[in-house]
Amino acid sequence: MLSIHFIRQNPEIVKQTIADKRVDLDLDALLALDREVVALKQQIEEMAAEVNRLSKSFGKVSKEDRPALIQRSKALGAEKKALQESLRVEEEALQAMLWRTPGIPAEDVPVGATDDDNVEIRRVGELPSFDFDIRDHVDLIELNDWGELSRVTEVSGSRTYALKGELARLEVAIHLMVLDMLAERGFGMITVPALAREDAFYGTGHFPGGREDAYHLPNDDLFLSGTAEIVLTSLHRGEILDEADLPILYAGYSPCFRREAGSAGRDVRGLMRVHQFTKVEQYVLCRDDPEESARWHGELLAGAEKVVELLELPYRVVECCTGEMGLGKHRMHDIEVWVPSAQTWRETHSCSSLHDWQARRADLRYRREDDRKVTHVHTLNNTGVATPRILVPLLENHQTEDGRVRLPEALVPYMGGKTHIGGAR
RNA sequence: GGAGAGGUGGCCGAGUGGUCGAAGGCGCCUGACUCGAAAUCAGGUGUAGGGCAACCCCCUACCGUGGGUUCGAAUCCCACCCUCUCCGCCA
Repeated sequence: MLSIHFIRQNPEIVKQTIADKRVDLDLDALLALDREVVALKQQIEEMAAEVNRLSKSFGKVSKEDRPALIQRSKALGAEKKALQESLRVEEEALQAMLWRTPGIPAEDVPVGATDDDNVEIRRVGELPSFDFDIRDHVDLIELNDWGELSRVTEVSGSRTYALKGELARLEVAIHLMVLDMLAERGFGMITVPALAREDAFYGTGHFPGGREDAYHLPNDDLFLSGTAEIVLTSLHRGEILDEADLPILYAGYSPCFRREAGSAGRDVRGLMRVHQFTKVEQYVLCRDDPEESARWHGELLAGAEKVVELLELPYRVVECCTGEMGLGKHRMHDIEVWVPSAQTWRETHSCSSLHDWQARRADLRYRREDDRKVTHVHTLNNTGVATPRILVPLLENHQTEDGRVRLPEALVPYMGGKTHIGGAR
């Protein structure tokens, strides 16, 4: 969310962003409402000041004069109360609009509407060439008895999965490999709950817009988060951190839940798009310094690229255009990995800079060392690795003619020295 | 789930209806002393919104959150959230 000061001072920039990001928000209505709220507040505050003055003089006036004083104060109080009710309504409406104010993208972010307007930054790795008919990941799983892909949906519904044997073990091995690599880069592992209250989802910006994509547990009024980012963002909510505490680097580890409400019929086969998955998340809180947060953005992107390189997967880095990047984001890069069965690139990592847009929502602040002023931090996040999705390109790119899968070198130690999996039956 | 205790500023902690944005201590900042430091002494030190050219000043709000009572609430009442102790249940 943007600060109201920024919006007042830069309405044209905000309007441009609303257009570029295809946000449904009437800025003129917002500004008009803001003016009303300010005027109403001033009126109420004047009344409050008068009531305070009267109350303070209460002890000083004679007994005879008190009834008049009380009467006046009561009358003012009643009037104030009526105004406060209208203020409450208007402030609520204003807040609802402020929740939908977009973060300002970096100047060089491509303007566009769909992923066709995303810009490919670079490609890394060779596309595999096979001299045999390849299998897709579902066929490989069935061939090697690595999961229950159809049976379990009878139990748990569509977009669920069960992994077995070497593949189940491989999932854990990948997590460990990535956590070790991130630890080396300074990211401390933290496990976080998938459960969170509504306000945590507002804090990241997932609500109100993404409400339909979160599972709700009405008995306890909790939601299941689709990313560790939800809880990590609210972890330091309301605190005033010391500048010396920053940056804070987390490798969040959590189960993630997504209703996939908007993706009916897409990717229903296999492990590409499921309701529950497990994710290692890179997360950064840093100083309110565009250069520093840009540097961290680079670090997070490099961390994710390192992961796909360790997995020996061909990938490309894409800079997301304004229409694709999400309400709060300042810059966003996706990593897309080659999926041979589909002959296309599929997103496995998403790297986002939010500047202070989330910090403002979640009330994440720190005290600057030089002038002792309190200001908002910057937040950034990127996938470390998400399973089972990453297994799709991993199995398919490294498959052999006999239906086994070669393991990337970096994974071998995590798999007890095995260089291949599969072929047992 | 049952019973009890409690939530106050960066931290600790006092405060049971007005003189309280809040004593005192710690921490931090500035100055004095010192070659320098420590110790000592003096002063300062919350956040947010509004007025204003202004980080001077003035007004308003905030003592877990939201309501209520009252001329007036950190203080009284209600609901909720969280923490701690004991019991129960439990991987």
